[in-house]
Amino acid sequence: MSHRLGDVVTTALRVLDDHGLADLTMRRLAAELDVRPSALYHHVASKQALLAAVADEILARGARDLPTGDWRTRHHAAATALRDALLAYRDGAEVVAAVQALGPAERDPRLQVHEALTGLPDDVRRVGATTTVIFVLGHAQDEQLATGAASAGATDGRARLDAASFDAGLRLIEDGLAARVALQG
Amino acid sequence: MSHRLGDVVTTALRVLDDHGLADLTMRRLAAELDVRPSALYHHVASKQALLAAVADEILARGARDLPTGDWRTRHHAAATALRDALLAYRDGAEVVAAVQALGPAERDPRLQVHEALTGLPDDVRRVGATTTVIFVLGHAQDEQLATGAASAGATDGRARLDAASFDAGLRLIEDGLAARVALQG
DNA sequence: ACCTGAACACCGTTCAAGT
DNA sequence: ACCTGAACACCGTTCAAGT
Repeated sequence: MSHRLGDVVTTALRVLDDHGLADLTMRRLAAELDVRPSALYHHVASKQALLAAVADEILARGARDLPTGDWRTRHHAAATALRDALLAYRDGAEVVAAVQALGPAERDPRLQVHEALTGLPDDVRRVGATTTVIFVLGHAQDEQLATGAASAGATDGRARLDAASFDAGLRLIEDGLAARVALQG
Repeated sequence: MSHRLGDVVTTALRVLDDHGLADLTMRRLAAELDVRPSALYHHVASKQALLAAVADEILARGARDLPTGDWRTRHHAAATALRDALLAYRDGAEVVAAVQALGPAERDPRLQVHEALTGLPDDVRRVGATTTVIFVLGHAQDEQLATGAASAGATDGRARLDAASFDAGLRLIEDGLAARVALQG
């Protein structure tokens, strides 16, 4: 049975969600598709390119329209949608962060946050978008790696990161943005 | 010639700084120490434990005393010191972030930021420390991976992260903290 | 205490050859 | 167009045995 790129990415996403990033190897993926590892290179140029496609798929499936309202409402919605998208798949935040840091990044999460901040001065929008995306990716990564480590047995005494601490950090950034607006605008 | 744990960590840090995290393998490190790979396991329980020791060493070498002054001055100094420590070694941010996310984390960077925020209400201190450390680690990682990718040839059009964007993000967080203080205290 | 030798169970990737 | 077979150059880790 012959496959398309879509099958490869879909199967990769399933392996990721079921077994984690460490187990998402080209050989494992090939076995899952009932194919020899070398066959994968007919669909994808490298493992890095595969991960980029997987990250893109995670973001695409989690994409939400921005609500109407003031910038604060829209910013909160954009950031929360991004977090939800990352948490929807095991190790999703790590995959997206890794791809984002390197590659051409087909789908840039910063764009939607930047979009949410329309109305604010341009430089404030830029810092806001950058800072928010770094926060969302970092927080989601910590959440996912902590649950991974917890299921592996290590209950260390560090403060648990959860939806509440995410919201608190987000509000902190929004307060900072509001202060900038008050100063400049 | 026989080695101690200190030699192993020091050599690992040198390999990291000279060749990057991808080239810091147990076999490479063993070769550098003129020893067979299996010998490393006499000094270190696993590669993960080695990386934890390396991360610790990076943070220890970059440790700075906090200045006196108001919380804003101290917060800025703590965050900047952490950034400098991470940027002092190639892939330093990635190593520290990886270790921080998993292991017991001997040296927790959050503590010094938390310390810098003395005087603020406890819950504000907690959110501030968490958000700041996520930001510093994420920003430094993006900076280092971007320079790595740039030296590898890819000049993509994304906004460059540098000391200025770091400062801007930091001030945003500090403005948010100030707003909280004004509200609560 | 510190190390070697040898192995185990893996990786990503390439490439000629098949259909 | 899509895949196999076979190889290349690697990984981290274990463990009996040596000094």
